[in-house]
Amino acid sequence: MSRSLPPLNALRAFEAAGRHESFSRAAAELNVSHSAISRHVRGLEDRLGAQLFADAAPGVTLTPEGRSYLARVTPALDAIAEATETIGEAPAGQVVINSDPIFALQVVAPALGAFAQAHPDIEIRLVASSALADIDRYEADIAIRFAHAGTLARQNDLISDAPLFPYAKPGLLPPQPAVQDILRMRRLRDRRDPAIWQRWADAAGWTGAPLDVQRWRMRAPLGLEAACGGYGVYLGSAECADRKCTQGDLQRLSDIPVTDGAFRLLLQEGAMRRKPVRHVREWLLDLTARFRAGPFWQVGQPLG
Amino acid sequence: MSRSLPPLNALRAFEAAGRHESFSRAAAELNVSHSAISRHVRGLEDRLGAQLFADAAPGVTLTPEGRSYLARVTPALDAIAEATETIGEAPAGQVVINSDPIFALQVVAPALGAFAQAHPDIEIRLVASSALADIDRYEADIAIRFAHAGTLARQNDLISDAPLFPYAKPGLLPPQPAVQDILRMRRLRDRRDPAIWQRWADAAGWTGAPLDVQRWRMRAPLGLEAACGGYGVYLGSAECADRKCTQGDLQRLSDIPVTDGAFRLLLQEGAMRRKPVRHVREWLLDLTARFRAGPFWQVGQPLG
DNA sequence: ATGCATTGTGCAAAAAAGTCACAAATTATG
DNA sequence: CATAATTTGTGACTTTTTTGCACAATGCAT
Repeated sequence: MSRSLPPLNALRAFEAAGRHESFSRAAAELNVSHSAISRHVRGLEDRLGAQLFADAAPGVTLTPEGRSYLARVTPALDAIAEATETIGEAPAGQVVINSDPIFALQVVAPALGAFAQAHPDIEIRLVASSALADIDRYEADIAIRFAHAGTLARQNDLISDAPLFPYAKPGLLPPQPAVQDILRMRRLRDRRDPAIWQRWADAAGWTGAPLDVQRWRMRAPLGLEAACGGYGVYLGSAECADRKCTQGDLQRLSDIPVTDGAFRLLLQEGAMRRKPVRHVREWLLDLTARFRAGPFWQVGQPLG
Repeated sequence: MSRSLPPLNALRAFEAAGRHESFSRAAAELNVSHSAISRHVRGLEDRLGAQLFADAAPGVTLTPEGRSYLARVTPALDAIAEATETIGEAPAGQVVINSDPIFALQVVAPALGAFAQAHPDIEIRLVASSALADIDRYEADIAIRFAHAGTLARQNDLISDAPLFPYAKPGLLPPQPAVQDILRMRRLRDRRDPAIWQRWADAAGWTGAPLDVQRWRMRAPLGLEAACGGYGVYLGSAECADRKCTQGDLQRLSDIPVTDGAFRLLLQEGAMRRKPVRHVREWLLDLTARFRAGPFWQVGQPLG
């Protein structure tokens, strides 16, 4: 693990300068002289090998690169500031579940009502996060992650094998669409892996030209809703698309799955000692038992 | 604007140390001596007034506070590292919409399909973000923000007045529920403002004890789904709850709204010069015209 | 032209960060 | 049980970085 972090003090100077588009005002904000800002920015530009500011008439302007960089740095520093300001405020709460976002939205959140009824004494905090990292680095008692078993540091429970199928709004494609018809549509996807569509195409026996990789991806929850609105075909886990199929918003387009890991449940070190955590884990395993019982994705969904 | 950022170099040292739970390994990662880490951590602890590490048998352990802080700092530094590594990689794309998350999910994403059909030549990137800040700080051509008009730097279009109503799963409460019955339920909310439920209660004529403020809030998309599952009552904007009502998943509980701002559309400086951006703006304004035409939230939703 | 505001730079001072060596504490090991 | 091996804490000192100041340069406004 080795990140390429820039000089952070310079970054702070840049961020303030970028926000104000003025070295002087940034200097005022940080209680230093403009000269300090100027040097920091120049140093950062050298280090990054990118032009962040350009001379403008009375002062400076952000370059497009600088603007783009600023847009990503500002939220990060905001997050640090907020974490710093609220340090020590107990997370309290009862059981914190940190889940893969689409799974949280489509599987866990809708079921919270039933859980609350059965366990009025246990308060759940559900947080969506797609971080891949070890659960111990996050504030969660229980994590739900999409990953290969081997990549997870800690012992974990299998929630579901997460077969990915292509889905689309009913009527967008003719019944029993050919692979090439599916691939012709705008391709949305559940998972990070940019090659996942290619892998599905391979599994489906596609022999045409390799698909062009999409660098940008709409986040899964948005992609799913967009697919329901007929925006394209959505390659997503059956578990999460299931509800939309039941509601008639989405239709599975193929029987051919591709796999990229599985949903797994991890426990924070020592969390099992707490009774509420054990209950929530049991509940999650019950809730998802049908995913492990067989091909749940076929029920009530005649193809075509 | 003045944030309380900690000494960032010390923060980096702490983050590495926390990740490894070892000063030595952190020192190795950062190519410094363990003594440097030790000093940084101590300095940070003094500055923050919080104990981050505790002595453990062979080395150190994170305190709960430290673990919680680390959990928030690590993702922020990750974000900075990623931004730094990918600096200069053009955002390209066509029209970038940066929208309030719940509005993106419930209003914009479902309509993308129709837009794509009408404008096959325009590619949209929809990004959800709840940042309050000025659009110029973000990489977007069009931003949709929930805010008071006065707080927005730039000229903007009104999308909708965003009246907030309480909603719940049909059947969770009796028809025409009393205010106190509504307030007795678990309160979920759309908006950041922790006092928003109190404001609704005031508007509804509630004279009982002040509601206890909830510090933690489930994110709006999760809260909405949870409410559909009967987890509680959801105070959210009518625009975003509308779909769920139409689908029968949610029911409005009261005619009394509370307002906290409005959805507004902002344009990046100079973006109007680009024809695709103008088209997308027009489309968004058309899409939301019904919100401005009158009390759209009454249609098909008999109370009780 | 003359202010007024903004940024760039040489130089010296100040502050911060880092190293080294050693101490202290604890665990593993013969 | 003593000894070796880890690991962190600290004082003294060095090195590097950061900063402020004064002044230069540039450009806009009046």
